Amino acid sequence: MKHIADSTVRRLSIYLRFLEEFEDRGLSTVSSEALARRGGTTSAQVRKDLSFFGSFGKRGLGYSVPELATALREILGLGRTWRVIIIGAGKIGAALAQYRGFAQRGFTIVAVFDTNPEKIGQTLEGVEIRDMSCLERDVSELRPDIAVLATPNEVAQSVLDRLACAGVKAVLNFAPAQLNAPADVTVKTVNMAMELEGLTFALTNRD
Amino acid sequence: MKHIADSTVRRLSIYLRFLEEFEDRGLSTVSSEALARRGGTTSAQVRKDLSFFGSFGKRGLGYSVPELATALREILGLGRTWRVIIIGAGKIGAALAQYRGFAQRGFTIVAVFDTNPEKIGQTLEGVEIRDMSCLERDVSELRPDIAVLATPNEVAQSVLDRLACAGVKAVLNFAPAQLNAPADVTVKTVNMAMELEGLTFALTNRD
DNA sequence: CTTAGCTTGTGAATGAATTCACAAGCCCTG
DNA sequence: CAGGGCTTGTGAATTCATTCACAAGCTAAG
Repeated sequence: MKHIADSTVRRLSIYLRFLEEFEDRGLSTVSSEALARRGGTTSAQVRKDLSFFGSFGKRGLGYSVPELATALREILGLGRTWRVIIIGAGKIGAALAQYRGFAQRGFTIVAVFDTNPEKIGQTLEGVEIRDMSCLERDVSELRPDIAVLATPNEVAQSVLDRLACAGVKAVLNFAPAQLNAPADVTVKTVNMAMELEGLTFALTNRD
Repeated sequence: MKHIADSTVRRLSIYLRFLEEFEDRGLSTVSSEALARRGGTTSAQVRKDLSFFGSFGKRGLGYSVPELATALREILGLGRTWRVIIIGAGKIGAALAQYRGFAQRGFTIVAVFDTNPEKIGQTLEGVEIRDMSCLERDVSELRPDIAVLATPNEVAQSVLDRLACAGVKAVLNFAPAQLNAPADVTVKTVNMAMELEGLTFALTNRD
């Protein structure tokens, strides 16, 4: 398949959210123009994004809301459940474990790992906290699809290396560190400090 | 000033982090090549990014680590403290209130708001939780620079409208909603669901 | 002082993403 | 069934971002 830009995938994700909103409101069809207005983009952008994956609309009419939603779920890989492990049972790890958006989208948390002996053996949202030193063994047993990295940033890179080595192919990183991973491992970093600095830059460099 | 791309600002933020790392290691100068290697980009990219703001290096030698760090802090608006309010004292709001990265970068949390009567009046990390219904009055009194939105997504848009109306010019949004704001209000959205879907897309559409 | 060895800063070239613009196609009305 | 009113899907044009490539300039050594 032709390479798809990151920005396109992010927008597809947004469109899906809007479609679900429209579905709840009982709308059965929607035009690229309506989708675009809701998301602050342009109708041409919407149509171009979709065109990479096929042809989903009817000329003169627009898109069927449920059909397009189904197609987007398929494209985004949301038609199945995904097994997730969380590394780090600290503040962020705990907040993530409770995050309801996970289950809603078909993500199942199958394990949480930590190094703190006081936490190991306890449960977080019904999931047992495991010993970090057994990471490799447990990963090969649990076969998670996605690992969420919520460790202190000093150890983030070494944990990522261990995960990559154990066969994990997708990592969502919350440590404020720039990580290097092999080409076959996809890493997405959520870095609040960076977003905040984007804001202070905008506030500082206003015309 | 010429318009600066978002991606450029994000990279400046990353460079600053590396410079601080180099400073800790006692390095006094650094080349664009070294900065690039650390961050997985190219030396030309580093130099181009910096060139938008001036000329910070010495040919043949590279950049002075502390001087470039200072220049970047200035550019990113980190040379002062910023007043932050957090809207929503739920899981995310509480996790953010405790986030140490805030204070480190000069962000001071001046208030937390919530609608829950049981939470109002209590404190979170030494900051009083205030009644959401007094938002406008308290904002005009406290004059925050940045608002962090950590509300349920159903109310995110209406809270944003109230904030914009009360004069807040920068918002960091954690609600998984696409928000519309006036042009003079900068909104950055941190949306975990979107990042996760970027991962499932990558896992699904691997060649 | 001169040469060798680096590294910056920046126009020019390339590549990527977005927007334009319009033919093709669907629905509804009469 | 023909015409008007919409809306899609998509090449072409444009805008934006990254990479190339090299003159200019600094340092150190002889």
